[in-house]
Parts: sequence; structure tokens; C-alpha cells
Amino acid sequence: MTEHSKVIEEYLLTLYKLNRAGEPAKAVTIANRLDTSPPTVHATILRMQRDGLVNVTKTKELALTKEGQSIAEDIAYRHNLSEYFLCNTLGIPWYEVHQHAHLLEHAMTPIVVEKLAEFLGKPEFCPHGTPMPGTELPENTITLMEAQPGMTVEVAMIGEVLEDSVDLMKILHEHKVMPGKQHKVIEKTEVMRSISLESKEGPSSLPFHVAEKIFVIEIPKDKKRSIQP
Amino acid sequence: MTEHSKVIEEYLLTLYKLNRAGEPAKAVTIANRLDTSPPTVHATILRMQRDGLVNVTKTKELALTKEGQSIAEDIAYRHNLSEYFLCNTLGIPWYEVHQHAHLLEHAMTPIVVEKLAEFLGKPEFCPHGTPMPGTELPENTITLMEAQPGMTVEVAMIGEVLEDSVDLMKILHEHKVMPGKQHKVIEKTEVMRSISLESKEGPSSLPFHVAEKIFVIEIPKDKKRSIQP
DNA sequence: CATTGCTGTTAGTATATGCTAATTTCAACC
DNA sequence: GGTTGAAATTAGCATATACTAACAGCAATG
Repeated sequence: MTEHSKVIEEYLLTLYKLNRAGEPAKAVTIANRLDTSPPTVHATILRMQRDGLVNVTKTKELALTKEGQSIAEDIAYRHNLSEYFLCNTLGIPWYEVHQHAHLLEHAMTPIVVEKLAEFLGKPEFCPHGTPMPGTELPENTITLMEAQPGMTVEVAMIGEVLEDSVDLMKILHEHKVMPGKQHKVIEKTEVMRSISLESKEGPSSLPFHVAEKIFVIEIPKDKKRSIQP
Repeated sequence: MTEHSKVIEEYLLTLYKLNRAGEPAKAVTIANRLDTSPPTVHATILRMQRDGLVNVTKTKELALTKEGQSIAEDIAYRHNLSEYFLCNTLGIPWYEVHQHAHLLEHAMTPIVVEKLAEFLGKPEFCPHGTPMPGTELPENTITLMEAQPGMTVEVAMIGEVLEDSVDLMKILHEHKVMPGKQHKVIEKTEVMRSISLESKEGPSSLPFHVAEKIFVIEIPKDKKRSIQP
């Protein structure tokens, strides 16, 4: 488990997140996510293969090796832990922590990780609701896209892809579309390609492509707002 | 104030520390401190000149420009703040924090620095007693080398050069040669080239080259241990 | 079947960072 | 004044990370 460069750690984390999201892990995808040219990604992946971090299948899918997976989980943990710290200890808004954690995640020694986790009480989810590696979302989690009009849902996780846009995150925050908050699904209109919600804070409307990346849990009628007044 | 690489930040911080210690800032010194070959240092300094971070005098002394100085102070602040956090919040021993802070100092956004400083209560000294940029040690600070037998002194700062050796730091810790602790100077023996001390925790002996890097304040007899029981 | 278009790859370059070996410079010392 | 030794510099090279331009491979589509 040698140390790896920031760049390599980025690639590993990106592959890890793609896996978790069930998206195909191709070189182009990395190029898009990391805003890097395809040739650069190509060269970097060659080095990662050389170093035993990924394998490339016949269909050009990138698969993390045991070691690659293990390092990626480590980075994801450092990232989520940093976010938790920045949000809960330092009071940086949850929709802004991603960018700051993005730097910290590459600069934490194992001891710092351990001590920080203890200090924070070994949290299991980051402020966006993403479970730490080893933890899972509840079985009955669905995407907001799958929720039907009339349902009341509680937001469980804001998909990691959305975190890259602070502007979008801020809007979600303003409408209280954030982990732990409940919303009622009003309607899904094909024409507008958006979903209307209503919560205590007022109505909101989310485009389908965003709703696909928001994970929620249906709240049975009799339990509505039992937790969140 | 563009962002600079980790390497450049290291160079800037090294120059800053040399200045503070009153040591001549030459290329060789950087090479030794950073364990890098002279040609590499040379090339890097050329880039730093190009980027307006340092000037090289006729005598080959390296002088930080206004901008270089300002960035260096920023890094020093991030470093010291990190150390304070690691020690006081996470409980990592004061003699170990340096190495961890060494990574963190390059990974903190301005917002994180600001929020962390607030959280910690804007400390003015790191756990080794080093003042944050803008703060100074008391006027009457001397090195342990300058202290005379019979004097009772309180440790103010462990020089930054010493921080690099965890082994040495650990020994200092075991003998309670740490900021805030009082010691009586017993004798300075030229033959052994060392200074003997005595404190409540027992006797200790420090070689001259270490004593030169430890900064203390003389405690008048009538005030001895008034602060530290 | 041929075209279109996405994906991957190659070629050619650039920059930052690192090295060793060899050479130059210069001040200090005999 | 000449020698010596430390410091700086040059030459030559390697690797990781980036880019653009050009090309190849292959599947989907008309």
C-alpha cells in the first residue's frame, strides 16, 4: 500500500464512486468527471495498470484491483470524514464542504484519520448522506425519480455527482432538499421534465436529471414528520 | 496570489523559517533542509525568481519578495494552526504533530483556515511555542545556551529545526523540556558540551547544539513555579 | 453496406520536479 | 599568488502530468 499521488488518488476515488453509482467505469467518464483530456487519462491509466491498481477488461471497462479498491475506500473515508468535520465542527455549510474536503482528503495521515474519527464519534454518513465505506443506505432507499406523487419521502442522500455544482447545491439547500428533511411529492410532469415537491418550507421543483441523483426513503403516512417537527 | 505547488510552498516556508532563525538563506541550506539535490534546488529557485517569489542577491542570498513573504506567512500560519488543532483538539502528542501538519498545511482553503482559527479561539502559538506570523516571543527570550547556571528558566519555544527529529522530540518530552515548563540550569560543561538541568520531574542533560535551539525566559527567584505547580 | 460518431490510441510537445556527473566560481587560506 | 574546498551551475536524463492534432476501431444507424 504505497503512497500515491494526488492525481492517482483522484482517479481511484472517481472509479470508486462510479462503481457505487452503478455507472460504467470507462476512460471517457473519468475524462469528463475530472475535466482532463482523453490522452492524459489514457496515459495515467496505463501507469495505474502497471502499478496494479486497475485492470482493463476486453470491453474497456476499468476495474479496481483489490489494492485499488482498498485505497479508494480509504480516500472516500477521508473525504467523508473531512466533510463531516468541516460541517459539524467548523460550521461550514453542508453544500460547500465538498470542495474543501477535496483538498484535505489527500493530506491526512492514518493517525490523523483515526484521531479525527474518534473525535467526531465515528460518524457513518457524510453531510450529504453518503455512507462511509462499509456502511450502506437502508434497503428501501429509492431515487426521487422513482417516488410516486402523493408519497411523503425523507431525503437520505444527495448523489455525489451533484456535489460538484455549488450553485445547484445551494438551491437544494434553500429548498431544504437535504438529508433528514421530508417532502411530499406533488407531481411529475413529463412536459417540464421536473418533479414538484412540497415541504413545510414551501414548494419546490426539481428537474428529472437532478431527481435521479437524490435518494429518498418513503415515510408511511402515520409516521409523517414524527421525527422532524 | 496565485496558488503554488506543494514544492514551491515548501521552499517558501523553508526560507521563511531561515529568516526567522536569523540563518543565511542560501540554496545549499534549502538542499540540506529539504533533502534535495543542489541542481534541483537551483532549477526550482529559477522558477521562483521567474514567478516573482524570491530575489537572489549578488552574494547568492535568497530574499523573499513581498509576495513570497506574504505567501510564506500564510503557510506558516496554516502549519501552526494545524499543529495546534492536532494537539489540542485531536490529542496527538505535541512532539508528533509536526509531520502530520506538514501535509495539512498545503491542503487548507482560506475558508477552512478562517473557520478553524475561530474554532480554536485564534491561538497565537503552536504547541512548540512558535508564534504565529504577526506574533512575537517576549523581548527577554534567550536561548538555553545563553542561560547561566543557577538560573531558573521557563521553556518558551522549541526551535523548528528540532521538530524534524521525532526521536529527539520524544526525549525532550520525556524530560518535560516543553513550552511552559520550568527548569533550573545546573551547569554547562565544555568537556561534555552539554547543559544539565533539573526540574520537578528530575534531572536532564542537553547537548549544546540542542540547547542553542531551545528558547527560554528567565524566571525571577521570587516567582519560581508560581504559575506551574 | 456505408456513414456517422464516440472511444481509444498514437504522435508530438510542454512543464515541474527529481537525479548524477562534471564544470565553474569564488572566497578563504597557506 | 596559487591552491583548496564549498557552492553554484551546466549538461544530460528520467518520470508524472498535462495538452492538441491526428488516426484507428467499432457499434449503431440510416
